[in-house]
Amino acid sequence: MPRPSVREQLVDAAAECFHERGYNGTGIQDIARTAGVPKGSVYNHFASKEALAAEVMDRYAVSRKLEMLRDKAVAPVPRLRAHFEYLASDLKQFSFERGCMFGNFGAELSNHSDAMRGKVDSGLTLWTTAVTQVLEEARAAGALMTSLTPDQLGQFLVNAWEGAVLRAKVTRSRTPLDGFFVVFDSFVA
Amino acid sequence: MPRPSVREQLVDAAAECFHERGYNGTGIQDIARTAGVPKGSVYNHFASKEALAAEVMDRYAVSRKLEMLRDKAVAPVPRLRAHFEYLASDLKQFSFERGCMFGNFGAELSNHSDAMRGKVDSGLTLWTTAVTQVLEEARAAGALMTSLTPDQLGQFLVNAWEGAVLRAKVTRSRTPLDGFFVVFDSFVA
DNA sequence: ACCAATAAGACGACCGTTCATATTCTCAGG
DNA sequence: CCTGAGAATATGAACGGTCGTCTTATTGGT
Repeated sequence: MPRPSVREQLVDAAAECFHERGYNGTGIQDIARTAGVPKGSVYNHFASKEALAAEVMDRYAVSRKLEMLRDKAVAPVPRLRAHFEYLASDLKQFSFERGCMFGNFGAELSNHSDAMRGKVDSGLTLWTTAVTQVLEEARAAGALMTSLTPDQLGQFLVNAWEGAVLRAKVTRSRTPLDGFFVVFDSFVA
Repeated sequence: MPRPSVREQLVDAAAECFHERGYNGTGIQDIARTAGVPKGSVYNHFASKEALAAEVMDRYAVSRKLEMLRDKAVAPVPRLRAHFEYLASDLKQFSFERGCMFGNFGAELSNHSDAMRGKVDSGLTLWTTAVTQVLEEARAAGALMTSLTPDQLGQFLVNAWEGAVLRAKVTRSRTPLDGFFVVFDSFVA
């Protein structure tokens, strides 16, 4: 058994700092302090700040729980709705202050780092694909009240969600998310 | 008549830098270099970096051309569509790399500066109100193909647009905006 | 005793901001 | 029309601090 490593604590601390203050708004010092380790230790585990951020993004993507979109035990429409409700509850935990890390990093780092832009892109694409697949099930079940294709609708819903989350962050309220659900319900039922 | 001032050049340069690299990603030095003036000159015209950013935001809000949403000479639906098309053409000018400054600053600075968060909030609210008013005209003309209220739809459309713009920034393509227009056309016609 | 993980501090560069100085413009008074 | 005092603006160096990163010495487990 290796000596208890601070690597996990560092990723956790970095996720918290990046999510709250953004990439450029967070210093290595902040992360180290939050993790309770000296600054110099960070580079024992990560080659650079950007490498650390990349790991944070990977973790965040996993935490979106895309598996619940593939759980055939639940009917497609409630399943999709529950997914967005889960994301909403995640946002509410921090009073809607943090927003979605895909959106935050996408806005802040797309022009700074192609690697990061790629990570955000593929994260969003994976998510969109999963949403689209649920919508295809819904269509097969006759639960799609629109002539739009599942693909068109999936792309749009994910983007609309990101926009609503951003607005929720700016207004510090759930209202934009409620607005999303109202329109969501007018599309699928 | 005052001596030709570098103030304008500074705001322009700051807008460019902030839009491209974000607030925390831009240094006073960058702005000064872009404007072609020495670094020290910046503080002759602005009390702080944040004050400069505030001025940039004010300018950006004006440049959104909300007046075109109030031009009763054009029918409401084409008017609204033309508005979003104008925004899209603005984004295309920079290969979709820059995104919307409301979205960028909202994501990056909401937790950093309450003043900035307020500016983004009121900018988006003003915009949303103008959009909603056009939608009310459209409803009166029987051109709204949805049971949603103009207010619900206005809020949603603005948020969905912001999300689409963000996605366009990440993918560096117009595709998400096209997706927005498809759904837009399914709502109003 | 060996070796990887850790800690601590130092690196040069740049951060946002301030200040003392130099320059330029405005406009009285002669 | 000229002059020169005074206000406004421009300048670039310098401030203390923090940035991301690296080097070096020390620690602790096998």
